[in-house]
Amino acid sequence: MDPNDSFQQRIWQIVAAIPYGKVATYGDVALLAGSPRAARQVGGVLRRLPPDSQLPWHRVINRHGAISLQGDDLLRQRDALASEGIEISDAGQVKLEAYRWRP
DNA sequence: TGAATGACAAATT
DNA sequence: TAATTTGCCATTC
Repeated sequence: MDPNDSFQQRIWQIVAAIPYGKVATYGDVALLAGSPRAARQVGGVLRRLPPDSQLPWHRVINRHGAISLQGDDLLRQRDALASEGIEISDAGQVKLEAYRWRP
């Protein structure tokens, strides 16, 4: 594999480009990465992120505007989004139309 | 080298 | 309309 152009590196680059107060869907990140059908891999990469990574992984959610994580991580992501001014409904979903990032 | 996995998404039932 | 099933594709065992 090419360390400089690996899928993982591309995902990192794209996620890092998501501006403050905005969110992107896994599908969007995958599309920008050049693999429209690799939304799952985006989650797979983020799942493997080192804890000391400064990547704004919390700005990545699924197409329903909901967080796919569970348990403790879910709460942390929800809190992180709230800290950026992103409102989350009682159902745990954000208004994609309002907060979705459009490059 | 091959089979299994999964932070999704779209198509069916 | 909502719930379930099938496809995807890079990474991991």
